[in-house]
Parts: sequence; structure tokens; C-alpha cells
Amino acid sequence: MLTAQVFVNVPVKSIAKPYTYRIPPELAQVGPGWRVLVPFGGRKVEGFILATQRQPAEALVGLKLKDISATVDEEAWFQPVMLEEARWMASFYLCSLAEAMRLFMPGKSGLKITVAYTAEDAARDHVLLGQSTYRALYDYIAAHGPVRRPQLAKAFPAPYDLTSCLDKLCAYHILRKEYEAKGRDAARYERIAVLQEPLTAARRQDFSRRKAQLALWEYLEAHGGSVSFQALKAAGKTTATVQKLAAAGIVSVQQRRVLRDSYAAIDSTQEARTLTEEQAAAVRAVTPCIEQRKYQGFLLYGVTGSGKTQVYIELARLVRRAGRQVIVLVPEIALTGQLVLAFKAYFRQDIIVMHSRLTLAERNDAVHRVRRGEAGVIIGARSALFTPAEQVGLIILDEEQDMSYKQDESPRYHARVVAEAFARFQRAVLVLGSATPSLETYHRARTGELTLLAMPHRVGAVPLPEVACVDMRQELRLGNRHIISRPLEALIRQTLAAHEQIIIMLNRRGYSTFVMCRSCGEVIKCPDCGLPLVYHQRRAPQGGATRGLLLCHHCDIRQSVPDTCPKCGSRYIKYFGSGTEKLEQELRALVPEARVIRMDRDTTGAKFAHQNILRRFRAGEYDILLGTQMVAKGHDIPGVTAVGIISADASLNMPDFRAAERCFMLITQTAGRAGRRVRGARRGKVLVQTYNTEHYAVQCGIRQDYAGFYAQEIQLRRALGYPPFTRLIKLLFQAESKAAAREQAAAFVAACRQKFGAPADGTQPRAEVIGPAPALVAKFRGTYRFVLLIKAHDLAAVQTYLRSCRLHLRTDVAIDIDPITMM
DNA sequence: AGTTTAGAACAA
DNA sequence: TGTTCTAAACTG
Repeated sequence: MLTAQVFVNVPVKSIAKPYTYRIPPELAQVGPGWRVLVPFGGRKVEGFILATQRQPAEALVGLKLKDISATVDEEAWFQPVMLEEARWMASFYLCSLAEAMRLFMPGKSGLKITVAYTAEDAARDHVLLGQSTYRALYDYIAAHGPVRRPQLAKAFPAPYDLTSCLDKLCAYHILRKEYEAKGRDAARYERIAVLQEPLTAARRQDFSRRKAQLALWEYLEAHGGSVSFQALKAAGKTTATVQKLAAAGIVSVQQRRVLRDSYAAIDSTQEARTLTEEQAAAVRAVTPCIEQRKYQGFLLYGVTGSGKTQVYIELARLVRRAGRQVIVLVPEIALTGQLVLAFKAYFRQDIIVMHSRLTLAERNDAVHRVRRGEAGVIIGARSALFTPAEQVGLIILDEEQDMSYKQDESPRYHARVVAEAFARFQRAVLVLGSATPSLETYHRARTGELTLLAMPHRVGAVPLPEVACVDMRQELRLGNRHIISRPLEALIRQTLAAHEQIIIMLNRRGYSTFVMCRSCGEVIKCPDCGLPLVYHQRRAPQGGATRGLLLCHHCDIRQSVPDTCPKCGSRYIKYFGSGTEKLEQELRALVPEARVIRMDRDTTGAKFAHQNILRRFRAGEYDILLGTQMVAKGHDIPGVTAVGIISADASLNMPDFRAAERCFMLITQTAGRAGRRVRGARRGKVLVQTYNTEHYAVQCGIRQDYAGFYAQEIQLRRALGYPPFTRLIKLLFQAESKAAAREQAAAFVAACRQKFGAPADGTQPRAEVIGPAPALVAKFRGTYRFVLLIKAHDLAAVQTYLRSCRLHLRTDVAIDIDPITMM
């Protein structure tokens, strides 16, 4: 008998093993990697075949096997290497295999499973149906065939207790629950006319009196023999003419799948640039590994403007020529920048772009193009790693230090870590690119784990901008309580006078960062997570009165501002702290003549809003672009000669070992936007407003001194045992009561210290444990949360230990390998 | 997660 | 003794 090991796609940790199903003869084509529909418990779910076996019937006695119900696709969804990769994900990140496999499919499932109710004919005289409430329901379902829940809810509105009536009738087998599975692919088709017969002189004669038909025939001949109805219509051919030719058997009408691609129309023509010597050297260093098809990791360390993109393109061409695919990862926000355009210029239609703003249908279509071999360059945010490509030869991570490469929901993977693992599996080359590499990556390059490719010069020898710093404490002493300091105001005026553009960055959105009662000091907090709510101003349509809202930047809670303090009833409620909205207001008041545009999460909600803002700014429709850190990423605007950074050091006050690194990166990246195209002796100007002028992160940021920053920071990391000298694991324990959560966490800390505490022989412990401490979000929707942090000198040992404690199966524990924040 | 089942509480 | 509610176990 043919059987399959099936892992069900059910989102629970506790199902940690595959189940055996019989493969019915009509589904004999299935094999490892197929997605199927299987009965599971009392319902039907999607499952993934991990392996198939042919077993003698006697080996299966005692097992009550069920049959696989149906297939989801016409072929295996998972290539063997993808199964390997998913297994690795599950084991490394301690998530379930289903969770790992879901990453590889757009929409997390290939099926949409719905429930429909049918009436059991044999039960139509059941005593229960004597009751009119049941009778009505039964008769309705019997009359309408299989009925889905929403339809029933409409027919039997409250106060009718639909749920309990359905349950009861199902329990007595008067009604039957049926599971329907529909594909979620949502493929779209178009009609095409396909020419069946060549146009000869003789046939031309036959059709001499049928002008329109002859013209259509000629048109089809000229356009490759198959043209979509839409294109025909555009060319002035009527459907009637097509039907006539079809009736004569000269064309046949067929269906063709349409692959939606919002990037297909983007056409960029960029002149082929010759590589600089630095760029050529980088390409030469990587080429042998591509040719030999072996894994090797590189750090392409190139200052802003050194032309990393050109190196990526050159490498990608080499890999494509060898017939393998390329994955290019960029931070989500940078997808709107020049990188996609630059790639488009070289690879044309050989590209798909993958990111979260695409609809499910668009993502499915993009995946389809890769599977059919129509596109071999995949550009996207971190999820693009999981695009089913046959043979990946190169994985590039641009801006590898970007924090958005870390997924903040389970499985909490880091794209850089996964990219390296996948590159090893596929024997591909890994290229990490950055002007300011993460400490971890640079350290690895120094120790030789990664090969360092340095590009210290800007193309065209454009000078780096001139960076100065404004001490905001001094400003306050001089009586300036505005967000914008006097030197920055002067820079803005100077830039406007020269008809140049300026970017101003304030890394906090909203108007005021918190709202407090001045009588009792109560800060208004989110009811769900307890973090302070942020005041957002809402602009009235006609510019009239504004009445803002309080938003939680952590959950999606929104509420209106109370008139009185919820604690003491005082009316003395005031707003504190400044965000981008307030900055915008202040700028408009300060320089009313300037044309200002704001870019933050609130103004980039729509699909291409981000591109549109940048495009209009680039076109010179605005003088000032202000926004959160997204103004610092992935674009290069020639007119920008000045940059202002409002509170560069806000992150320094966070209790996080990466605070200094964040601050340094923010300054260097934002500063890098200034004067990228300034020629001659002039340099771009950058002003950094800060309260911590002496801090090494600020100082090194101002000097654009990566090496100096690295040297200081790495010493601290070493002394405190933080990455790159250890790997961190964050565990979050949740419970109904504060005491229970703390207790659970403390119990594990004790066990962990027992296991990894200082060994008797005096050698270094393999892990240290910090905590437990209340989480940053200490209480969320009624559950209390405590975190503990493990500094692992031996990551694998700790992972193994966590697994042996069955921690990954516990629903009250969230495991985060390489967390991005400590709380 | 969703369903079934076993056990306890409850009404009669 | 049959019904209803809830927690726990199981899903092939």
C-alpha cells in the first residue's frame, strides 16, 4: 500500500509530527513536496507531503489510516531543497515545521477551506424537528442545498441562536457539516485568438470580399499568430470578426493565464556604465565562487555613492548567464528606490518584485513566473528569500545592517541569517552590502568568516558631506524652545535661497509623543499594551477645526482625546514631545514660502504613495522633505544639498545594547543623503541636533568615522558579552497573573543556570542568563509578560537544551533567536 | 485550531 | 437517568 507522511498546515506548536495517510490510486502522482487536502480530526485541512512509502499492509495493522482527499496543485510545491530549508528553519528558530513551510507560499496556505451545511434526508422526520426553531432551519437548508454560514446568518438573524441550533442538529446527525476547499491562487485568464492556418495567396483571394476578416488575418500573421482579445480590440478589430474567422476554423479561441505585475510597465533606460577599478575588483573577487558553484560569503563594504548597485548587477548577470537565479533583498522601504530601476534597465522582464504591499494574486503570479522560468531575478523584502526558485546562484542583501530584516512575528527569523543558511544549502554566493555594516557582520569580515570587499571611494570623487552638530542644551539656554535650532533654521533658509532641496529627519511620527495630565502626572496609555498613546492631528477636509486622535504605535488601538484626566478628572491635559506632524507645522510657520512634503507611515499608506512622494520631491515640486527614518533609505536625489537630523540621539536612552549602533547608523545614513551629486569644491551640508554631543556614537557619526565607531563599540560588546561575541536568545513567558508569569520565567532561569552556569573546571560557561524582567509590553490583553535573555557562547547547545525542555511546544513561551530588542 | 471525548455538575 | 457544561486530549 502506498502511504505518505503528511505534516498538517495547522497553526499550533503542539502538532510536532507528521501523520501517515494512504495515497488512493487516483492520486498516485503525488510525492514529497506536494500540497494536499487531508481529513484531520473531524475536519479537512491542508497538509504537506514530506515523504512517501510503499508498505506491506501487515506493517500498518493497528493504524487506522485515512485517505488523502485531494491535491492542491498540479505539481509539487516544495522542491527537495526547499523541504531541507524549511526543516532547518524549524530547527534553528524552534518553530513548527508548518510555520516554516508556510513561509514558502504566498498567503500561508494554498487553500481556502470553508464549511457548508447540508440536510440529512433520512432525518427529516426526527422528533427534534417537531420544534419550530429547528424545523425552520432544517427546511431552509434542505431547500437551498449546501449552505455556508454567512448565508444562514442572514436568513436567521439574531435573536435566533444559530450556533447552538446548528451544533445540536449536527450532534443528532440531522444536519451534516461539509468541508469545501478552494484554491487561493486566483489565477486570471484572458481570451486569445490563435491563428490555425497560414495566409496564402489563394486564401487571400477567397477572402477578397471579406475585408475585415482578411485584415484581421493579416494582423494575426504580423503579430506572431496569437493575440489577446484586449489587444485586438485596441487595434480596432471587433469580436464579431474574430468569431467569424473562428467559425471558419482559421483561428481558435483559447484561454491564457495573465500574470499580473505592477512592475511590468516600469521601463528604465540607464546607460551601461563601465565599472570603476574598485567595482571591477569586487566583481573579480566573487566571480570564481560563482563559476565553481560553491558557497562563499562576502561583505561588500562600500561608502554611500561607491556604486554597490553596479556590482550587484554585474554579479547577477554572471549568475543569470550560468542559468541560475538571483535573489536580491532590500529593506522593505528601499523597494521604491533606484535599485529596482537600475535592475530593470539590465534585466527587463527577467525580474519579479516581491513585497508585502502586493496583493495575494500578484504575489502568486510573480511566483508563477519564477516557477515557469520566465523570470530569474527576484527583488524583494525579506520574504523574497522563500520564493520557489529552482537553482539559486546568488543571494544579495543590500543595506544588510537594516533592522527590518528581522521578522517580528513567529518565526522570528533574520533574513541575513537565513540567507546564509540557504546559500549554503544551494551552494550559492552570499553578498552582504552596506556602507555601515552591522557590528556582527563587520566583525565576521575581520575574522575572515566573510570575505571583505572594500569600496572606500565615491564614484566620480564626489566629496562626502560636511557634518556639524548643534548642541540642543545650548539652544535651550539661549531661549529657543522650538524643534528647529537656529543653525538649522539658517541652513534651511540658505538652501531655499539657493533653490536647492533639504531633507529633515525626525524619527517619531505623530504630533506629540505622549499626553499627560499636569495635575496628577498621569500619562494616557494604551488599554491593550500599556505603552503611552501618541497624539496625531487629523486635518479637517476644509482646513477647519482639527480634533486629533490618540494612537498606539504598537497595537492598532485608536481613541479620542479625553476632555478630563481619566484618573483625577482634571481638565489640565497637556501634550509633550514632538513628532513629524508637529515638525511639519513648525516648518510651515517658520518658512511659509517653502513647499513642504511629509513622508512617514501615515502618509505612505497607499500602494505607491512612497514612490509618488519621492518622485514629486525629486521633480522639484517641493523644497523640503521631512519624515521619519524612511527619508534616509534607498534613494538618491540630486537636488538635495542639505540634511537636518532633529533628534539623532533619541535612541541612546533606550535600554538596549544596540542603542549606540542605532544612533550612529541613523546619523551616517541620513547624512549620506546630502550632496550625492554636488560637484566641484562644494560639499553637501548636514546638521545634527543632539543633547549628547560628547557621545562616541554622535561624534563618530558626525565624522562619518565607521572604523572609529567600530573600534569603540566592539570593545564594549566584548566586555559585556554581547553579540558578536555571543548570540542572544530572548524568551517571553506569558501567564494570566503577574506572579505566575514571573514564576514560570524564574523557574526556567534556575534550570538554565543549573545547566549552563560556571562549570566546575573553571572554563567559560556556555551561556549566561539575564532576568526575568517585565517585558517592555508588560501586560498585553490581559496576560502578563516576563522576558529573560540568554547570552549563548554556544548557540547550538542552548537550542538543543531548549528543545529538550520542550520549550518550543509551550504555547505560553515565545522564543526569539537573535532578538532585535532586548525587552 | 477545531473537534471529540471524558468527567463533573445539574435537573428531574 | 438523561442533559449540559467544561476541561483535556487528540487529530493517522
